[in-house]
Amino acid sequence: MADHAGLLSLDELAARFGAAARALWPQAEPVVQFEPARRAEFGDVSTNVAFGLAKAARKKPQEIGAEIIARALADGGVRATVAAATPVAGFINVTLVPAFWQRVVGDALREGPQYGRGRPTGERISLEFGSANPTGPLVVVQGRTLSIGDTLAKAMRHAGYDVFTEWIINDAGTQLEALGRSLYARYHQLVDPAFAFPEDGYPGDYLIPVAEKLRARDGDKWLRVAQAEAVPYLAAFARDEIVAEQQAVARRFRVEYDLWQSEKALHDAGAIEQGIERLRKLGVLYEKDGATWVRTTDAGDDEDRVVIRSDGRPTYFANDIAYHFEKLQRADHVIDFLGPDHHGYIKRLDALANAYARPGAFEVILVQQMTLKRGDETLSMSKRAGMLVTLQEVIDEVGVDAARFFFVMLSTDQPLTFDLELAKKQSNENPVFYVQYGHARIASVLRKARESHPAALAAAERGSGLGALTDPMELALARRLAEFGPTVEGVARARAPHRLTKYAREVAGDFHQFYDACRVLTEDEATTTARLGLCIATKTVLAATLAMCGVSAPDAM
RNA sequence: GCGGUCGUAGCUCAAUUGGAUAGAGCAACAGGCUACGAACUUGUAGGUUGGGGGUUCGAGUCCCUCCGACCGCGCCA
Repeated sequence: MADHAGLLSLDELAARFGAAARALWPQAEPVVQFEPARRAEFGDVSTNVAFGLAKAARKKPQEIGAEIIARALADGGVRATVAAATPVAGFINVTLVPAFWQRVVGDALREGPQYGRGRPTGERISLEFGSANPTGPLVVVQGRTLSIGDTLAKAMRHAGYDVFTEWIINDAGTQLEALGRSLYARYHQLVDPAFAFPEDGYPGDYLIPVAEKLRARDGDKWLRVAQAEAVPYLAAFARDEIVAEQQAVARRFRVEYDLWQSEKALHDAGAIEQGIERLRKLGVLYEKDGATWVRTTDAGDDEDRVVIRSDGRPTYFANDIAYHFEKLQRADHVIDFLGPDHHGYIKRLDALANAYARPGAFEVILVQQMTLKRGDETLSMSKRAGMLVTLQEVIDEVGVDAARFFFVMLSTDQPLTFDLELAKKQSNENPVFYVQYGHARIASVLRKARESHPAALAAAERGSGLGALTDPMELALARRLAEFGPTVEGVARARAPHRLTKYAREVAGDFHQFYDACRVLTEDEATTTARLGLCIATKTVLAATLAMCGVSAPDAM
C-alpha cells in the first residue's frame, strides 16, 4: 500500500481553503467547493469562490485568489496534497499530487461495487414511474419512463437515499368494463367469428390469446352467461393476465418494482372515503352545486377541483388523493413521473402537500413526449386504434442494452423522436457499444494478464504498486474515476439520469486513450502492476455505471 | 384566449443549476495497427445558443417581449 500520510480528501481540501478564505474575510462567510476543471490546462480542480468575495473585499477576484492560496498553503496538509495552485482569471486552479489520484484507484479497488456510495441521507423517497392502464401490453413509449425511473432509483440508492419504487395499476376506472366486454367478444369469436366487437373496445390482437386461455380454463361456460353478468369476471381475468404480462416485460427490460399497487385494492379498503374525510377535517373541502370541491387554487391552480361528483361518485382526483396519502406513509418525499399532458397535476399535488402540512413533499418529474417514426412515417400510438408498437417488439428488435442506454441518454425535458428504422440500422452507432467495448477490452487484457503476468495481476487486485501511476494519461483516467461518486450524487440531486450515460462515455473514452498511449502488459513488473490496478478499477466503475443504466457489461463481444 | 414545456454545430444531444475560449457523438475530410481486441485512436472543419431588449463583475441558463413547435385548460381517466 502506498503511503498517504498527510494527504487530504477533496472535501478536506475545500474545507482548508474555506478556512483560509474565512480567516481573511470572515464577514462574507465564504464556502469553497471544488469542481473538476473544465480544461486540462486549468489543472485538476478549481473553485470560483473569489468571485463571491470581490464585493466584500473590494478587490479583484484575481488578487483574492492569490491571497487565499497563500494562506491555505500555510497548512501542512494542503502542501502535502497540492502540487500547484494558481489564480487565473479569478478562479483558483489546483493541481493535485499524483498520490492523490493513486489513492483514488486504490479506493476503487478496495471498495469495488460500493465505490462512490454516498452516506445514508436518512431520507425515504417514493418513486412512481411507468404506471399504465391494465388494458394492453406495455408500449415503446413506456420504455423511456421505465428506463429513466429505474436508473434514477438506482442512482439515488447509491447516493444514499432510501428509495421505494412503485407502479400503480389503474384498474378502478371504467376502462376495465370496456376491457371485460372486449374479452367477452374475443371469447365468443373463438366459436363465432362474426360475433360483434364493441366499438369502444380494445381491438388489438393481444386479447385473443387471453380468450383462448380463458376457454382452456372454463370451457364454454361464458358462452351461456349474459354479457352484463360476465363482464366483471372477464375484466378481472383480463386484468390479471395483462398485468402479469406487463410485469414480465418490465422484468425483461431489467426493471423491478418494490410494489405493484392496485387502485381497486385501495378502493376496496376504503382509502378513498378516508382520504376525503381527512381533507374535510383539514378544512380544504367545500360543497358547491351538489359536488365536493378541493380548494386547489390556494396552491396556484387555475380553478378548484371536484373530488365527489353531484351524483356521489368520486372523481379520478379522489383516487389520486388516496394513493398519494398512502405513499406519504412510507416516504418523506414522493416523486411521480408524468407525461407532459399531465403537467396540470402539479398544482393539485402542491395543494395536497400544503393541506397535509408537508409542503413540497410531492414532486413531479415531467418526461417530455415521445413520438414514434419508422423512416419518414409517423406512427400512431393509440391503443384504441389498435396499432401499437410494444416494448417487447423494441426489445426484440434493438435489444435491452441499446434501448435502455438510448432512453436514458436524453434529458427528461427533451422531447424524443424514436425512429425504429434508425434504432435498428444504427445499433452499431449507438454509444452503448463504445462503452461496452471498453469494458470488454479491459476484460481481455485481464484474461491475458492471468497467463503472462499472474504475480502482477495478483498484486494489482490487492491494490499494490499504484505509486507507479504517473503518466498524464494514467492520471487523467484516475481523475475521471474519482468523478463517479459526485456524478451519481448529482444525478440523484438534479434528477438527471442522463448524466450517467454521458459519464460512462467519458470513462470509456479516457480508457481508450490511456490504452492507446500506455501499454499495460510490459516487461517492467512495477509498471504492469500499476496499470493492471488502474484497469481493474476502471472496469469496476464502468460496470457500476452500466448497471445503474440497466445495461450489461460484457467481458467479450 | 389563458397556462405549461421546449428551441444550442448539417443531424442527435451535453453544458455540474449564474462562471473561464458553449462541448461530445454521428455524418464530412486528412492521418495512425509485424506487441495487450482498429467496435479503437490523432487531427481539421462546423455556432449571432430562434430574434430583440433588460438584470450584473459574468447570461445558453434569470426577467420582459416577439417568432416557432408540442402539450394542457371536464362533475373524463
